[in-house]
Amino acid sequence: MSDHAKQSLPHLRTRHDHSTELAEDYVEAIAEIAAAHGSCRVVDLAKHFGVSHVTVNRTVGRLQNEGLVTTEPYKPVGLTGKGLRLAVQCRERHEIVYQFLLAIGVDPQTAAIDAEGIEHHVSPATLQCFVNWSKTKESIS
Amino acid sequence: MSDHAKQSLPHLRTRHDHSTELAEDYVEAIAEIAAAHGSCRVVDLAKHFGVSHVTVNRTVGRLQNEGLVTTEPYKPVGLTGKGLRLAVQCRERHEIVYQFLLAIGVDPQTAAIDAEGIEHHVSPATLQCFVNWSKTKESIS
DNA sequence: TGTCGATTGTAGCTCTGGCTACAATTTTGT
DNA sequence: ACAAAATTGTAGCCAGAGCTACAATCGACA
Repeated sequence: MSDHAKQSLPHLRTRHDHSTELAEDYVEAIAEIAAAHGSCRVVDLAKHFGVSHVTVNRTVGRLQNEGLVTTEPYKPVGLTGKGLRLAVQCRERHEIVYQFLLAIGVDPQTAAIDAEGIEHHVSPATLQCFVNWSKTKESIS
Repeated sequence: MSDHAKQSLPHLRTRHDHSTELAEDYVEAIAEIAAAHGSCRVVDLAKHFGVSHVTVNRTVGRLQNEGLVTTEPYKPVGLTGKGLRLAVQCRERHEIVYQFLLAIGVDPQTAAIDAEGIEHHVSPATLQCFVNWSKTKESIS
């Protein structure tokens, strides 16, 4: 489902946003798990997200169609170059949001939870402000 | 669909979150439109969200089941006490997030967009930190 | 009053993202 | 090497949120 295809389809308002969030969560998780366990399997993702392996399976299929992940039957799930880039980018953004929340005084546990939800909705401009403020905070303390 | 019913159902992870977000967006919009136009009709909501009136119709039906809105055939949509309380609460939270983004230097237009996305994922604890920082910023400048 | 336009409702479709149940395959352990 | 366990895949279900097309109702104006 390439970008121009999406444009031509009917709905594509909220649907697309949720899809994108899911994709980001998945590539992030895949990168994390692969880094920790050496490989990322469907069960790992199922545990990570607290959903059934079937749901993971279908989602991974979709992400494969979008060119973000690689997978073969009964094999672990990997990231494509595109997927890896997205994962890295998401990880950075996630970290910035998390550190920023800490910097403004949110407790670590709450910051971790809220960062998960917030990260997908932070524009580059706002992210830059987060970075600046985290720096400022450092220089003050 | 009452709370205990939700608990017993199968999925209820991401689905529930999205449902809640939609509900919040709707009660917020209904309150806004009613305040501006005197009444809120299905077409107004359809325009506001950029979706068809059919989608609005079904969603309003769901919100009615949840006890958030009142509606009769061919009549405008109103808020129940519960719905109004939620709307007020969301509006406050939205405003806090928006003002906070402005306070850390995000430009107004971007702040407006990002606030829409972020507001649903800010816990009370984090929201309190936002308030504190907005105040601090005021006292500095 | 009657008709036409705007609004709302209904039927029925798609796609996504949940699920269970069951089948197939791979891995593991004896 | 083979049986059992773990993993993955397939079939088929549900609900939510989107749509178009068409029917019904309401309102306003001639």
